[in-house]
Amino acid sequence: MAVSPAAESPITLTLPDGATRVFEGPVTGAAVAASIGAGLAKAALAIKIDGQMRDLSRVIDRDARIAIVTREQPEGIELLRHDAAHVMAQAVKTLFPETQVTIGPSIDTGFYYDFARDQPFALDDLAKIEEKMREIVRADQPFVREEWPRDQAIAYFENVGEHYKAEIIRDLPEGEIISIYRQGEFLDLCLGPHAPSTGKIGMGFKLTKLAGAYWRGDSRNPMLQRVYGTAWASEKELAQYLFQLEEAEKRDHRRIGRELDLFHLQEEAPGQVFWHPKGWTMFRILENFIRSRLEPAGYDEVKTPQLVDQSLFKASGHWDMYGANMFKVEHDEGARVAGIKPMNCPGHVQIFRQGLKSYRDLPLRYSEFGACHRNEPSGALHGIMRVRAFTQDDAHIFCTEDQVVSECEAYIRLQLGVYKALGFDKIDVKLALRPDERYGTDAIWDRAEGSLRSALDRAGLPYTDLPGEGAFYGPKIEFHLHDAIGRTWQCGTLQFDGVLPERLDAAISARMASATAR
RNA sequence: GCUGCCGUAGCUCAGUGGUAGAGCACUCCCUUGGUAAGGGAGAGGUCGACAGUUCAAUCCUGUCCGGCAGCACCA
Repeated sequence: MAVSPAAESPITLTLPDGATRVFEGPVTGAAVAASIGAGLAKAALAIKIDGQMRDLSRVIDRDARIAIVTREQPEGIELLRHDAAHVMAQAVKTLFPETQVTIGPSIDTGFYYDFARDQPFALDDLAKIEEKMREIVRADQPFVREEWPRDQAIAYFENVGEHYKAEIIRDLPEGEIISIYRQGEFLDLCLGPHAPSTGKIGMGFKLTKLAGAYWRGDSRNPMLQRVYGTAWASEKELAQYLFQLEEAEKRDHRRIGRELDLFHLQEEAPGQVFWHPKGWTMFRILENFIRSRLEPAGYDEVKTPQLVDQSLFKASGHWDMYGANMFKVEHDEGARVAGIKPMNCPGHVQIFRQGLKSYRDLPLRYSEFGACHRNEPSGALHGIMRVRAFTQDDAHIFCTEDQVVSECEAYIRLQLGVYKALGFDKIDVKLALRPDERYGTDAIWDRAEGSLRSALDRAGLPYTDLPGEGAFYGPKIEFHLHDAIGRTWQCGTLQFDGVLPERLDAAISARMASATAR
């Protein structure tokens, strides 16, 4: 931690192009922008101080690298979207004062804000809120930052009936600076930064959807009302985005499926696909293509049963951990209960267990185009993307711990090769790390996560971490693909499973480990 | 599963407390070497299901089923 310089010592600021400017004493971001040029001063939204986004009003009192942020930069647009969320909250509070505000971040193409209110918003209300937002933008109200003592902030929000806000502050660590942003009559708890005034947002925004969302993302909590909006640097960009959306809707797979006579769905079989001749031809071509990639990669194709007695699923742990999502049927005249296979894993382990296996046999790679059924929650179903009956083309690799990294790397390359051949060029790779509830020691998890990281690095693949998102039995690498309308879908995954082989008694020795590649 | 919206002809949708309409598609006929062309005729719907209110319900109320947008879930 550097010692703060004396208040009046000169301050040297380094601009992005490497040029430096010296000020006689502390200056605000706004003043810095103005010193560079009038145009920039007008366009300025915020300032980056040593990489940190700050308000233009923030006083800089030491040497730093700085960059003025405008709507031309991604950070600038993100900031405007966040500003728009605040303005939306202000508009809602003006129109529906009984509403409580909660949180409102910026997202990929816009922003949202979650509101708590007994009466649901109607679609018509969106237009009213949007109009009120435009009024606020036109009024060009300044965003003013204030720092409040924690107790005062909690008391204030409780007093005005904003219990969610008070809860957020209570959960902030002691000593955290509580910053409040005020625009017009409205004030909100917020980390910031914000643009100097509401006018900077411009008119390139539009409210788009209304949906429910759980408070703090937990289904045990009350459901709030989330209003989504999209916001752009200009009206032209907004129009362009809306046009793209329209175009993308024309390419919706549900529409294409019907118009090209590929498949259909009907009420009697929710989440299950009726493949028409043309669609099934495509399906088979695709399956054979995958096959043509798997064989040279050393995978042995297998096929495992559809209906398996509960005893196996109990041994594997599926009955307890996944039972709610499984279809179950009585057999032997009601004397026994079986589960319809929800995934290939238990079956593959059974094949592995047959006969004596030596470590010399490893790695063993079993692949399958397995027909699976999962009782997905009704709200999760979506066209043929999220269904209750599907073919899971996955594989299980049984290998020694020494082989994990190279097997994972090979799998990653195989998977990417398939996506490339199919024309998916935008792929987000994520590494889902240990969840709170998990099996295995920290040492095991350290090794497992480390192996996946090494494999990703060796494949030269950039990725982002997803802390806490791993399965209880191991970490996973997820491949997220983008659809025509910009939504992402988790498709392939590579899952490290240190639990299942042992549960199903498939270990060869203490050095045994298995990686599951889907 | 949760919140909101929706469920009328093959598709896209309008509509009303007194048992239904448009455009496109379809069938037949005619016109036209301007091609998602023009004209005429026609077929096609127990208005998602079941209850209730009512003299009467596609329309109002309730329950259920299904779909859409999110959220949650996605061993």
